[in-house]
Amino acid sequence: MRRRSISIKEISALAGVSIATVSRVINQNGRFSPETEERVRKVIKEYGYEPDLVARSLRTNKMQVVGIIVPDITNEFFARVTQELQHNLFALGFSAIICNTNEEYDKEKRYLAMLKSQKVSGLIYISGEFADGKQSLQVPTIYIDRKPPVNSGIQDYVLIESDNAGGGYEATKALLESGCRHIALVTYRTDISSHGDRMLGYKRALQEHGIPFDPALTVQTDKVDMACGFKAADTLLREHSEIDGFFCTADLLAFGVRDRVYDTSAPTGRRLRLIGFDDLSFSGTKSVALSSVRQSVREFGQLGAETLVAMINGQELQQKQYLLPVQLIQRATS
Amino acid sequence: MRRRSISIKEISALAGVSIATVSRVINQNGRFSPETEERVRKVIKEYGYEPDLVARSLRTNKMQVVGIIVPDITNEFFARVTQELQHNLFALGFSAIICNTNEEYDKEKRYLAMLKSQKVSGLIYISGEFADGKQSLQVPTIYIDRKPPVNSGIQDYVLIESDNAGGGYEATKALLESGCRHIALVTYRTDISSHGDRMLGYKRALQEHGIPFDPALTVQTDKVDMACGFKAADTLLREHSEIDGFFCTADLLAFGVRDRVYDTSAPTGRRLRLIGFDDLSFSGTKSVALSSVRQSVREFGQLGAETLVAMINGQELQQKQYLLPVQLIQRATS
DNA sequence: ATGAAAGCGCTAACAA
DNA sequence: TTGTTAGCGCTTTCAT
Repeated sequence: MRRRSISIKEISALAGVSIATVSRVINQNGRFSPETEERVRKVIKEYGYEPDLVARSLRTNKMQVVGIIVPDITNEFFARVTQELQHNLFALGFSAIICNTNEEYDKEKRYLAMLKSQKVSGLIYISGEFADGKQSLQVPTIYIDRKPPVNSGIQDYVLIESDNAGGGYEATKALLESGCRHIALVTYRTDISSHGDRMLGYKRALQEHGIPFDPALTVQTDKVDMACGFKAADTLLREHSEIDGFFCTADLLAFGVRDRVYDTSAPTGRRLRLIGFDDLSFSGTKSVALSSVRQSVREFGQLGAETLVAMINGQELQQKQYLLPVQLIQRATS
Repeated sequence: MRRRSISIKEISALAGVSIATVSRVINQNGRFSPETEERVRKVIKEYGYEPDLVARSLRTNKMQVVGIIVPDITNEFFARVTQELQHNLFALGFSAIICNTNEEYDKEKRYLAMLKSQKVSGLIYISGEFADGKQSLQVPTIYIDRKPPVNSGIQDYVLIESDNAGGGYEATKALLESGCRHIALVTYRTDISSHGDRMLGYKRALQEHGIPFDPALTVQTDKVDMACGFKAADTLLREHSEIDGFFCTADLLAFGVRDRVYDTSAPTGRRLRLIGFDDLSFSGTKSVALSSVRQSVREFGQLGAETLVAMINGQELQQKQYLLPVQLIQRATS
């Protein structure tokens, strides 16, 4: 039989004190003499005692666990954000249950129910699509990458996002300055704020350069993957021979576009410029060399973890919304 | 104040039965009359009662949670395996705590301690590097993708892996049959069984075609990323002009190699063939078109989840080791 | 078929 | 400064 691990009760007996005292030493609250503390610590160390987080949680009604809702962990951008978050949360004493919703409402609901009965202390939505306010757990929650949907009725939320509009603006401006006059936009659903804001930046850059926004040059995809980017580019190039550049609101879309452009540009010699968003690791390779807008993934992770834990600990937040700077990385495609 | 969610006690009062009876109905054990069951179920549904998993776990000494140890979640292959595992575990009533070790021993140890005090019911190692037998929790454990290290002393383990040797063999054979005679091997550490076995397949194919294995044509990288692949190819091409093909034990390495080859082949016109392993989504794009060995990610996830849960439930395993078939996908690079 | 009650390991009043 | 004690919500004997 597996030996049960040692409990606070046994420790207290071994140290010749009450369990309350041991608890106080462990949690550093209440009063106790230095001698008592030392004695208790010694026994704890000697027997390798580790507090039972589950039992503690039953009392406090909270686990040292947070839930992370992410739409697609196989998207490198989300994987990196998740990784950073988890790393920082762990350092702060929390573990993370990562929930991959695959953008399905039903799955998100079921995950939320699970997280609730799991008694998580907090919740992080990375680019959540639904974030239904009524369904959501009554725990500290932060949003990363995109604003909660307006119809959710969520107010006064904590949000960490990139300067998406700024990124879209910089990318488009760079294309314009390198001579493009007919820039197509390939974007994921623009009701998703991160993508919508990037489009706003695109429009603003056009306007500043005296170029009217042509809705016919915009394609909205219903997924963020290469196949959708490819299809969008195919449609656009087929119908609009004047296109001389692309701004894509995600690198994954840009890869698809690049794939399609690669086909045409060789035979016709047409030069098409292209800029994406996210700066995935593939974008940096010589054979892809995709220009892209880089986001501060590190900051997302650090700020996100620290903010959430502060909220869990009941601290006042000095700031509820963050707009992190982005950086345009120019490569061969622009 | 946040309203505490309803407990089994309140349900029992509402249904006019004892809490024991409610517990029996919920867990479908013990005896109870159909009428009682119906009454209890009705109240449960009406009040939206959800059992408190934490409290249950305090009694049973096990959470409905499993830990997944993964070296690098930003590697698409691992992300996909993790995603599939989580999906299937969830369907079986378990949630997963995903622990990204970044191949660091210390981090793995700390994660294991955390998982232990979290009272996880099981553990999945995806390509674990250390998996220290003494450190490990005394819970059902399975290994995916690679065998536990020999020095860990772990015996009689449950393992789900691809037919790595077969894959290496098929890839190399394809290169040979398309005319290559001097095939370089770029591999991650060969003491990692998945990579070591792929090398074995490579050697066997060479041997069958009467080509002696030349150690000088092999480079072992210390990470699985594009930069390492690039560097390896650079060294090899610089020193061995006879090379006419590459087999890489990971697509990420192959992308790096491709990047380097792309440089040379254009000016010199040298035709270099290339095959990777994993079939990442980028490999399928037109502009990369990397030939690769595809693994059954789906099977990993399904088999892994089912097997682990069976072990947790104390069932006898009909099979402890699985060798899943792989499939060579030929594209432009071969 | 059902209920009463013990207790999982811990925290937090309340006493002393 | 330290101890006693009452639960947190649940499962599980042991009675009835």
